[in-house]
Amino acid sequence: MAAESMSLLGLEKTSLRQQALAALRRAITTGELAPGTHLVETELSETLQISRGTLREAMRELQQEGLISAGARGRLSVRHLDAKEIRDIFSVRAALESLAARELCALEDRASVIKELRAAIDEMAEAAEDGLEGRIEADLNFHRTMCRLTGNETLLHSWRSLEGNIRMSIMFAGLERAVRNMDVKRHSDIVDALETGDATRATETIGAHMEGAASVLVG
Amino acid sequence: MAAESMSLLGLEKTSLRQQALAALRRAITTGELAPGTHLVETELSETLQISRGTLREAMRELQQEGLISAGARGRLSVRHLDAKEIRDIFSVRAALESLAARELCALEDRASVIKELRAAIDEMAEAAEDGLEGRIEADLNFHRTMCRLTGNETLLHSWRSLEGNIRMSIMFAGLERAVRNMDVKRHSDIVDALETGDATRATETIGAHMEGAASVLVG
DNA sequence: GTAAGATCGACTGTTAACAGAACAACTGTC
DNA sequence: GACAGTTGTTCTGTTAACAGTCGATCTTAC
Repeated sequence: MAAESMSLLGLEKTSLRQQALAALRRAITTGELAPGTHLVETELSETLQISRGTLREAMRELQQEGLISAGARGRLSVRHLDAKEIRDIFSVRAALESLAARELCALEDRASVIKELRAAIDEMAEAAEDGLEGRIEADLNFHRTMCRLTGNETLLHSWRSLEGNIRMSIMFAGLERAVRNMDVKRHSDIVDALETGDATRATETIGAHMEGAASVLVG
Repeated sequence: MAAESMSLLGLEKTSLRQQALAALRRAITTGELAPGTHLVETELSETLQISRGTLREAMRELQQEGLISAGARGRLSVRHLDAKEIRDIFSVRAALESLAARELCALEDRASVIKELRAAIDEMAEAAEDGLEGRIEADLNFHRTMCRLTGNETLLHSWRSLEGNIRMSIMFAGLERAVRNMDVKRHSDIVDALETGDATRATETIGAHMEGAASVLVG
């Protein structure tokens, strides 16, 4: 009910640019727009029922997120990942989330943080009964939450700008394979490590988790 | 000669958007556009002699770089940093550059890498005779080169999207204070550590460098 | 005096239309 | 048959104009 009233208040009216951005991001990360696809502005603007100007602004954001890349003459196409790039993405991701773990361990009062992270894990467990997409969302939500709780806005922003790439990596591997990484226990291990406040153990746990995840994805 | 012909052939004609992007980035990171300044599209497009549409595209990129932030009703203004944010930025930077160091240490043939990094340090030494801006450019170039030489495009991209924030941090502190971090010896220590291939030592050296740098900047 | 309402101005959101460059196909000449 | 010149076509780069909304200022009624 709270969500309804909120949407009634004003959250509903997002700009066309944001809607287009969300739609494109989703289309790319679900594979509806396959890697390598040429994105022709005139076509796309007609499909989305918006003008080229508005579309172009959304495309600039996607470009900087790394979901689309520019070819000759400014021609844009859906980015194509290979195994090495996925490993690279997860290396950077590990570096960021390890930093998050270290900052969380340095907090004096970690109780509320631990509580929120365990709640996120509970949601993962619930989502396990739903479809694959739900599990992936729950997983990403856990990791995003970890970054957010540090209070380091730059860290959260950097992670977010990597999120699209992570989603593309998941799609590259296929959902069935990707969900092998969504194990509840492995995430509990991370929170357990955070709870002890042992930064070294926490970063090692995350590092192992990420390395394993990347290996699963690249097969 | 190849380089000359290339610049004559096509590097000259960058799009208006890119020119505007470069001009704005420079204006912001040099303080010409002070933090908090409201960026009114109509004014700015007139100043830069470009249309609003083109300008808006450039602004989207700057927004994602974190140089400008959106207020109420999509109104954009130059971002204002405080001491905590600078520490946060340098924490993330340290995480990224530490990863770079680890990846470089893992390379089998580091000779060419070491050579290029020492060349970058030599340029820092030469720039020491020039103005403050030159020293800062040389410093950033060294760190950017370190990320680039890993061959991890995602890492380089993440670092680059942080570069604007680093420049803002430098401006926040003032150039005179910032150049204290541009010491040649401290950068040589990093390369020395990389040369040994001892990843732990290298990351510690960088971590200490970054922590010290942030402390100098926030004064 | 003050609060509700009307009017104006200043911006952003959005769009349609105008250039111009690259690529492909077609034609004519030798 | 090969090749230079010439149309078209298809895109992106760029612009000017329209629409809507928020806030400020001025009015008016009580």
